[in-house]
Amino acid sequence: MKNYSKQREAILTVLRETDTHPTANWIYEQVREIIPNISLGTVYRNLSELSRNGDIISLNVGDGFEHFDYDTTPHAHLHCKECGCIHDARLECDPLAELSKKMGFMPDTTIYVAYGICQNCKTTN
Amino acid sequence: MKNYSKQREAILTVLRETDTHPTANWIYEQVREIIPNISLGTVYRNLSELSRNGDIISLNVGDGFEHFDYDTTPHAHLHCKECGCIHDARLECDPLAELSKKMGFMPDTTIYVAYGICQNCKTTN
DNA sequence: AATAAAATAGTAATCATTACTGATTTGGGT
DNA sequence: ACCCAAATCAGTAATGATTACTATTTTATT
Repeated sequence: MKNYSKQREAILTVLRETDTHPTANWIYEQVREIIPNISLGTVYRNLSELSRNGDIISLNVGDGFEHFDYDTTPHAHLHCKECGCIHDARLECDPLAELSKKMGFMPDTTIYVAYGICQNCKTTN
Repeated sequence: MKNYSKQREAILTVLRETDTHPTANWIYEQVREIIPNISLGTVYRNLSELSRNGDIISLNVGDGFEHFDYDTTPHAHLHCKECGCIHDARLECDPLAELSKKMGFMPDTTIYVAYGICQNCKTTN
C-alpha cells in the first residue's frame, strides 16, 4: 500500500459513506457504480490490506461473510439473526481486556457481539 | 435428532474430553480412531444440529474455521494470533447484554473474544 | 521520457462447508 | 421377534466465499 489508486479511494469512500457493515461483495457492487470495470479481486485485496493495516476493521459474525467497518474506534456489535443487520453499541468499559491481562494474555483487540433480534424485526413480526 | 446414533455419541465424547476448541476436521480425525469409516459429512451434520439445538457451542474467531465447544455455560474466549489456540475466560458480568436490552435489542447470546498473544507464545519467542 | 515498483482486471484455483443419494440403522407398534 | 416408516449414515459431488496467478496498466521518481 505505497501508491495511490483510485480503486482503493473508491472502496474507502463507499465504506465511509454507509452506516451498515457491508460484505466484500456489497462493496464491490457499490464501487462498480463509480468504477464499472473494477475487479472483485481488487476489492478483496484492498479490504484485506486496509484491515491488516488497521485503517478499517474486519468483523466476523459467523454468517459466512466477512464484514467491514470504517469506524476503528472500540465499539460492540449487535447482529440480528432475522434480517442479518449489524448495529453498533458503545460500551464504556472493556472487562475482557482487563481480565485477559490478569490471565497473562496480551490482547490487541477485543470483540463483543450480541446475537438476537433487532428492534425493527421485533416490531415487524 | 430423534434417534440415537453411535456416531453422534462418539462426536460428543471427543468434544467432551478435550479442553481445546476444535474444528470439525480435528474432531473428524479423532472420531475416526473410534469409528474408522465415519464420514466427514456426518461430523459436520451432527455438529451443526447439536449446535442449533444448544447442546454445544459454535464459535467463529475469524480464522476461516468453525470451532466447537462442549461447554455451553457463558464464558469469553482468548484467541492467540500466533499459535491459534483458544482459551476460556470467566467474566462475572455481561455488560453487552444489558446495553443491548436498553437499546431495544433482544440478545440470545453474547460473544466475547480477545485477540492477542497467549502466555505460552509470549515466553517462547 | 525512461524506469522500476505497485496496483489492476480477469480468470483460475482453493478449500471449508453443504447438498445429494442410495444403503443402513433405529424405535415404536403389532 | 418381526415389520415399517423415519432417521441417520457413508460416500461423493456441488457450492461459494476467498485467494492466487498472470499479463497489463498505473504510479512515483529521476
